[in-house]
Amino acid sequence: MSEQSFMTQDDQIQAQLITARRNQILDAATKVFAQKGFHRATIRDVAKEAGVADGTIYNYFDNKTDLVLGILDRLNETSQRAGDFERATHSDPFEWMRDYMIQRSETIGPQGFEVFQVLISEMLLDEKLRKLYVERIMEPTMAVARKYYDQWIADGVVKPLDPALAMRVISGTFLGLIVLRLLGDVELQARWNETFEVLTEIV
Amino acid sequence: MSEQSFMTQDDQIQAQLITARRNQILDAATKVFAQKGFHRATIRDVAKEAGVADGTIYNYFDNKTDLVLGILDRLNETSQRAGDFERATHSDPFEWMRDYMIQRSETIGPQGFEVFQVLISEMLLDEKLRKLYVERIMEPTMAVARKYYDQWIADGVVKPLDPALAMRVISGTFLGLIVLRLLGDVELQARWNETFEVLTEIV
Amino acid sequence: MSEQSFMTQDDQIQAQLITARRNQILDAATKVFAQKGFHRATIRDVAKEAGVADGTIYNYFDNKTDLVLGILDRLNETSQRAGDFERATHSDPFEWMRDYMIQRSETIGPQGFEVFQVLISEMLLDEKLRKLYVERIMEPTMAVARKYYDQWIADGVVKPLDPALAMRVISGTFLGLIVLRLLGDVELQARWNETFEVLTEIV
Amino acid sequence: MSEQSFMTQDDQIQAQLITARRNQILDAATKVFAQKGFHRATIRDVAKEAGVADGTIYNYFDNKTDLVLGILDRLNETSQRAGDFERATHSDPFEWMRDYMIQRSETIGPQGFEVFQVLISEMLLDEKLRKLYVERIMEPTMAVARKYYDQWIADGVVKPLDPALAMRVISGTFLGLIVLRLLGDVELQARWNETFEVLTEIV
DNA sequence: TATGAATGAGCATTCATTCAT
DNA sequence: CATGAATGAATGCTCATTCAT
Repeated sequence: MSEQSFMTQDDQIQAQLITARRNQILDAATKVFAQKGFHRATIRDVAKEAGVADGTIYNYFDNKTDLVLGILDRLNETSQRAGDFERATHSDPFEWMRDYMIQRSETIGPQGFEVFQVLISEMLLDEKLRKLYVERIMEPTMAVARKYYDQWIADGVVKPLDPALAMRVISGTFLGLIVLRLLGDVELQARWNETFEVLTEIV
Repeated sequence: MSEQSFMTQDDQIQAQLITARRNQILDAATKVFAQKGFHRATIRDVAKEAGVADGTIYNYFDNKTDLVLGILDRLNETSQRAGDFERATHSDPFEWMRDYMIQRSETIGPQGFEVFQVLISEMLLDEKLRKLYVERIMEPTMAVARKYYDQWIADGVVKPLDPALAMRVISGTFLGLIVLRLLGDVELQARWNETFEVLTEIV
Repeated sequence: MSEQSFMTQDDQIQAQLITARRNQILDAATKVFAQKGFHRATIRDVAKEAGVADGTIYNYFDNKTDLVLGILDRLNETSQRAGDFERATHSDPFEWMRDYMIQRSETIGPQGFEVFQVLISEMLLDEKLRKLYVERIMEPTMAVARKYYDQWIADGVVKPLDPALAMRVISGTFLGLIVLRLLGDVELQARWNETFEVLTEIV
Repeated sequence: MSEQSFMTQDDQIQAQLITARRNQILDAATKVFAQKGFHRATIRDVAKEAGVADGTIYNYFDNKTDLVLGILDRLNETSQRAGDFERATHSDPFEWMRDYMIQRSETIGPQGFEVFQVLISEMLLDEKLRKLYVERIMEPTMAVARKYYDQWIADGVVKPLDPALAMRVISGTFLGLIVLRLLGDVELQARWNETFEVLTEIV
């Protein structure tokens, strides 16, 4: 029995329609925001791309900023569902890191970079969004990663460095490469997966 | 006799006044853009912060975008003058990297993070600015770094990995930590210099 | 069945609403421009006069200049529809001219002088508008007039002067009187129709 | 003994310098206004054309509008000095008219059309300027013309039409041709003097 | 007097948001 | 719910004018 069994069938269809429409709009928003940037993109741009009227967007989102929150939430769900960490189960932290990054890149997909372009640039400017990101994405991610890290220390495969900073160095490296790529580095765009090989070699 | 001896004394004073005023405005712009973001900040905000009238800004800059270019150029000059690389001359690449990063952080100074906040977020959205950055800052920096790198390979202290990617991994790491910090990570804000120790330990 | 039968009824109503709103705005623009001049009049003035919001104007016209083009186009349509020439069919060119001018004045109506005030002053300054006027109004008008003129020459009722220049002298006279009147000559404002009697007497 | 004999020689030189500078500025203003139109032309444009600083203009004219008044006044002086009427002394009104117009055109000179372009377009929009024109130029001109006209009536060479309207028809014709030419009619620009021949033929 | 940097009021235009249909 | 016309606050930029030097 489904968890939504307290809903009538109509309600369920309704809910699905709403979700579908929300996704349709968020897809459009992601695309448009990535192309033009959050501020340069207008609600009309998003509406046109989504094939709906301007006003319709306001039936699903309170305001323009809410669209970015929606994008962030979808990324969040994706991350959770993917369970990237679980699939990367090597005992060697270096190999684990390489695999994790490649997997993560694949999860993100080509659309993913667009998502990051929107989110990072907007987060750099919006405190509220920044906090939301730290709270919903960064901290949960760090928490899971921490478990692995502690295990490796216990196993003696990594030096017992300050875990908090070590985690940041690792994820910072990943983030840095993404940003460098988003900033237009052609080398990285062309040889993205190779990069992680080099990274693992270095450490 | 000064190099500018072909200028009258008046010209020199004029030029200094103009430079001073430009800097005064760019300081204000950096601060305001970092706080509110480029688009949310108004010319009026910048003018108020600089203590001048709106119109005055347009005596020194063609338009709002020009302010970001001005900020980029100042960063460029600072980088050039600093000659950070020359001061970090250890033969061991890991120590060199740690020293370089700490020095760079100091050169940037507390203002520096603001500068990056403005530039990165705007560059993620503006192709022209992105190209300018790659051309004026990133490529020259990479070129200098490359010399050291080649030396280390020749000395056999680093593995002969693909230099292009290796450079990117290294500078990406640095960039990533900056972005992570800008995104509001309190751990990094509090223990910034320590972070590089951990980084050197890891690699 | 109407010519617009390929339109749905809704479309037709839509089109009418749009036309009505455009006219409402153009009426206001004509009035305000004539009173204050194109440059001194603000969009807000026009909007207020039209009883709409500033932004509404931009739903119907691309920019301020477009309002003048709209005024020009309406004059054009009016002229075409009026078919002033056809109604003035005397064989005597002098009587024809007098009748034509009086009819034309009536077609223009009291609003008409305002229209000319706007158009002439703006045309004197704007090359694009000038060309548009020559092309859309002056040349078609001259072409029709030419037919009558050639007939009179054939009939021997006028001397075979250079037709191009003759037409210009005639329409120039009309234009000159309008301008003189617009320039504030009270005599002409008071005795407008009489003037044409005198004109016919003179020639 | 000069009327200014109560002035010291220095004062006279001063006065001449002032007049010279005023003319220098008015020349520039005429040129710039004719090219760009009064509103589109900036004080800086005029200053640059005149080879002086922006502020200097305000030592000689109270404000931008005053420049147009200055242009009008210079036209006025020119007209007065020229004494066009006196030089055209034919007893036949039609020949007189033709000669007057050609002379007037020559007095105005090529610069003259620029002057009219500025003045007419601005007068159509500015009540104050319009009144000034009527008062300082139109009425005096009409008054002189009236004397000739009355004479011709007395001599029986013209029909005893209403003199006020007749004068207006005549000067209106002249004005209309000027405006038509200013509006960009290439025919008139190319065959300006011929036009008056045709005009005399017609009447 | 001449200068030209500084001023700030003013305006065209944009666009998120609302709401009647 | 969907629509899209209407709204009007907000803002980049211009330029006439002032005034200290």
